[in-house]
Amino acid sequence: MTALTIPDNEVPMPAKVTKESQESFLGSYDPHEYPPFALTSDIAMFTVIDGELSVLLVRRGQHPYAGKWALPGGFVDINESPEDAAARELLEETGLAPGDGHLEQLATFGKPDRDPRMRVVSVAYVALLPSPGTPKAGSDAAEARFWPVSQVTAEMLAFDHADIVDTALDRVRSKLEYTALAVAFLPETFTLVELQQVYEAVWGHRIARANFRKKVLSTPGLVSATGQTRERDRQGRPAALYRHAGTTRLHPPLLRHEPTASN
Amino acid sequence: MTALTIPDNEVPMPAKVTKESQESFLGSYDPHEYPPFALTSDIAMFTVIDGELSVLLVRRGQHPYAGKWALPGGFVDINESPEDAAARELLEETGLAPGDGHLEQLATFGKPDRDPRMRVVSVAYVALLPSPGTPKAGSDAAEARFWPVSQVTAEMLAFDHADIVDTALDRVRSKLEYTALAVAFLPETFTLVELQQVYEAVWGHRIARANFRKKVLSTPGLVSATGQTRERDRQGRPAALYRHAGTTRLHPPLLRHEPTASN
DNA sequence: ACAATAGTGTCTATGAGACATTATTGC
DNA sequence: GCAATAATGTCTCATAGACACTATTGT
Repeated sequence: MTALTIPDNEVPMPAKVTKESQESFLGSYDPHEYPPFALTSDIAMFTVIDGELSVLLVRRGQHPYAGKWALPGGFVDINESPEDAAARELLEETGLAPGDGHLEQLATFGKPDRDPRMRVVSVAYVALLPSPGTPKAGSDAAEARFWPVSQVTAEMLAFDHADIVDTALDRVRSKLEYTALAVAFLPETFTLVELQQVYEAVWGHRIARANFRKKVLSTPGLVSATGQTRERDRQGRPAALYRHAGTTRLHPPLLRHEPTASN
Repeated sequence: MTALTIPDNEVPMPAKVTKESQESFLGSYDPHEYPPFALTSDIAMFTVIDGELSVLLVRRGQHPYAGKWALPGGFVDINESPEDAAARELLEETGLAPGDGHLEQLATFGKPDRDPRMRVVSVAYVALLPSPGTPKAGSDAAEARFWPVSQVTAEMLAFDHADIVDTALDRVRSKLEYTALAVAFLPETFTLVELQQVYEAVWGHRIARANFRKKVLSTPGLVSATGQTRERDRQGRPAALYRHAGTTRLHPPLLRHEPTASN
């Protein structure tokens, strides 16, 4: 859309009306005649490490916000979609292609003063990565690491990234209720206990095991048994392995509630 | 967002590296050195008319897509947020301030070729308007009207607006399940039957009346009785009036199911 | 045998859905 | 009284939650 979605008599003329721009008004525009925005894509990449939901942050060395932590991100190229830019960033930071995990658009953050240097609008994405996490932090000199979200504070973050992280957490937590997204945190095959641990890490509280199992197994299309069991290094009965059975949407949803007594 | 969220050794230099841009690199950027995007805001404004969920569309008179219908929208000014631009558009088209209805960000659409003339990225919003709808269509010469969503086809829409409308419908339909957003379609006070009709219009199927009432009345914070009844012009028992009681999130949600037999 | 982990069975309370019934108005 | 609309009551079935119990492994 653009001018065209506006009633015709309101079609805005270029800010600087030059002879050239008027001539080409019905043809192709001169981009420089319109308010110029820089467009970036930032990603909140989540994974579960040691039972804790964690997000990848990069330490800033440069002004502004030098020393603060920021979400990985970068400019959207003039020839690529914001989605492509996000997938590119994901690959650069973790070595994962979208499809190994899960990548979805979150929201767009565009307050005029969110970057002190110029007008930058950021399309934010959320990525969910399998647990071993391929940290690949020190892929370059810059400091990058996964932070448990419980340790991430607004003060340590640059720009409006605290807003983005908050929004991303809300999204992930509620999406686990009515979609099968939890499996994006796990490898191809997984045990039901591992699946439960993902839910517990994301929601931040324990879930009753027996009821969780019944619920998961009775939801059509959520998981299917592989017939195999997980190799064990410690005692205890080996756990059966499952894989995602294709369904994205959960009917009915797996609602979260506050802490339950039992484990 | 921007260079700053990228590991420091990857901070991109301006595309055209001039003496000026290098000097100011740590200060303020010259926006013209970065890929220039035009930023617009399009809104899917929904209301319920005669029991049908409807969306406001504007007919295009100009190339490209002349004659096709498009969502109302316009450029985001360099000094305003996309939210402000959307609120401005909403006011221009319907005379409503956000707060009379409901306005929320939907998603951002930014495929490189979505506008044949130049690179335009659109931040799309969803607005829900009280039913009488203040069409205010002919506020200007351009043709604008509410279309029942059942009559809106991909072929009649300009640009990627069919994608936007589809995404918006998904959002509205699922948000009615777990939030109190249905009240945004209604005036300050409303009857339970009117609330039910909103659900039926948005979901496109009938709901069992007795169970809907029990569900709504048993959900804490959803509605509270005003003690008054709706003026009636026809026979039948007058309906009690309720108002929204503040709660946004529904616990538990009001899940939709396929058609039920009874009315 | 015991510890540790995985998995099953059972009881109860709640809520959804179907459907019958009562209440209040205009004509 | 009757039609039309609003509101309530009752029954059944499914399921969430609590919790006790069984199964399979390593030491």
